[in-house]
Order: sequence, then C-alpha cells, then structure tokens
Amino acid sequence: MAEGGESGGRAQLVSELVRVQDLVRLLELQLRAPSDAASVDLCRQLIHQIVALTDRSIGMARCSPDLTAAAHCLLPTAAQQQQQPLSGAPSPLSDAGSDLHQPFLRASPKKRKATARWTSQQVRVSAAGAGAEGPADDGHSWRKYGQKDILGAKHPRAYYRCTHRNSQNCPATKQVQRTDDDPNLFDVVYHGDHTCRPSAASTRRAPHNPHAQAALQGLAARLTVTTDAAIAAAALPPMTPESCPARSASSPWSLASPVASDSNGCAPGVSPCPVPGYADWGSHGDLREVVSACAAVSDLQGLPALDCELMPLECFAFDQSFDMGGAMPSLFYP
DNA sequence: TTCATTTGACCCGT
DNA sequence: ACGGGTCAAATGAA
Repeated sequence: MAEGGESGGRAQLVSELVRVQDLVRLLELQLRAPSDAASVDLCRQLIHQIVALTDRSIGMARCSPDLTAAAHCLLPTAAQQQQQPLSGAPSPLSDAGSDLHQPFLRASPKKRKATARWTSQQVRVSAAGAGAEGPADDGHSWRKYGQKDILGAKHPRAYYRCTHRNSQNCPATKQVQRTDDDPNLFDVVYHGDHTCRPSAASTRRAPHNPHAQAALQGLAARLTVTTDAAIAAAALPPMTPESCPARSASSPWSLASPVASDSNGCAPGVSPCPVPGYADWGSHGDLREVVSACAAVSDLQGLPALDCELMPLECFAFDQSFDMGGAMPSLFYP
C-alpha cells in the first residue's frame, strides 16, 4: 500500500503497537520457560502492561483524526452489526467470508444439512512455518472430505471435518483456502464447535507439546481472529475507498502481524524482528486486530494460576458472545 | 487392513 | 443454470 504521508498520530500509534508486540514476544519467551509461580507472576505483569498499552492505543486511535474515519468504517455499533447485511463483499476472499457466513448468521441454512445453529469463526493463518501445503496444525485432527475450485479465487477451497465426526458426532468443520494475494496465507473458516472429548482425540498432544505455545504465538503474531461481526463490518457499505480513505482497498482481511516470528527463522526473542508489513497497516481495522490478538492474550490474565506451559490448545475457544462495540474478539478459557 | 486423501457427482439454495 | 457444500467410490499411504 502506498500511504502518502503517515500522520504523527498514526506513527505514534504504530509505535505503541510495536511495544505491545515486543511485550507479547516477551510473554512468549516467558511461556517457554519452566512454569513456576515466579514465571506466572511475570506473565501477569506482562499482560498488565499489554493491557495498559492496548488501552492507550485504543484511546489514541479514537482520538486520532485520520483514524476516526476508519474507525467509523470498521467499528460499527453492535446494533449496526446486527442490522447490516452481509452483501457487497468485494473480493473472492471476502466472498469466502460473506457467503460462507450467511448460512450461519441467518436463520435459514443455505446448504443441505447445514446447521443453522452453527457458529463460524475466521482466521487468517500464515503457513510459513507449516509448509506450503497448508496452515499449521490447530490442535484438532481434521479429515479432508472435499475440495472445490471457487469462482474468482486462484486457489481451491478445501473442506475438512473433525476426525471424530463419526465416532462422536463432532460437528466441527473447517474450510481452508489459500489467499489470492499471499500464497503463505490461508483463510480458515471454522464451523461448529468441537464436541469430541479430549481423551478420544488420538492426535492430542502431550502436555508439553509445542502446540500450546504455538497457540499463543499464533494469537500474538500469526493469527487474525475475525469474528462474524468483523466480517460483517468489512462488508459494510461505508467501506469504500471514498468514505474510508485510510483503509487499504485490497482486502477486508488483515494480518494481525506480518511477523511470523516462529516460522521465518526469526527467533521470537526480545529483539524485534524486522516488520516488513508495518507500512501496510493502512487501516484502523488492521490495528484493531493487532490489539485484538494482544487482548486475547490478556484474557488469560484472569485465569487462576494458569499454567501456560501445560495449557493445551484445545483449552481455547472463541468467545461467541464477543461484543464488537467495546470489546475485542477474544478467546476464552472454558 | 485401516485410515486419509482425491475427485467427480450430486444436492440444494439463489 | 450456476455456484458452493457434501457425498462416496477410488486410490494411496502407513
């Protein structure tokens, strides 16, 4: 993206968010260490700092004149979210978003056997650390049951269902599609919740598995949690280059952080990695989602004596009661 | 032998 | 008719 001149406010906001990112990396490092009371305390301190910084960033974003327009575009009220139709998605990618979500947001399922009560969550996942064939393992075992070429999309969409669908009637499915603009990125749409029991999940990891950390790293550095409401927001009529000049017209999607800190040979250490995509953070939506990832981590703060090292990825679930009005997409600990 | 993947056909909503 | 989602037979890998 070619933003001509970045305002001081935005630069300051980005600076704040860079600090947030550094704190998240510190948190990641801390989570790698053997967890004891001291490390848990340190994690909590880091989380407090992250929360404080994100609060400041949000305040800056709301006060910054050149971001408020974008904020109006991207932060609809909860009432708006409920009222806005999901039409008008501009790209094949957003097609995956809007079209796929309609059956789940609207009462009537579009496809046969579609479950109207299903929820859906979208994430954009970097595949840099997981090979070119697909995004990293998300902790569940999936079985591919189909693949389709999607109109207007360069890459086919793969359909997966939970391996335990038959044995445990687990309704979870996901769709994975490589993004058009970046082959290293995958749009993953999760439908339904896993009802399969952990004990029966043959591919479950041992307690000290890297995926637990990958989950947190993903939150902080690789994943963009995009709720239905956010997708709806992305498809809002006001989201036009005219009315939303600060926003990139390329895609309603955004990558939480361009830094694949654990996958590009760039150690997720204290020293910050180069951030090649920062200049591309052209929208408040992008910034907001970075904040979201941080806030998701901060949600862990309230956990009693959370042993992050031992926490399995499956402990996370998307907070479906997420309120776009004032909160952020978050993960909760069931 | 079992399980996962591939892929063409089918179903269903628009 | 078209496009997206699912089914199920064929195939391959462990």
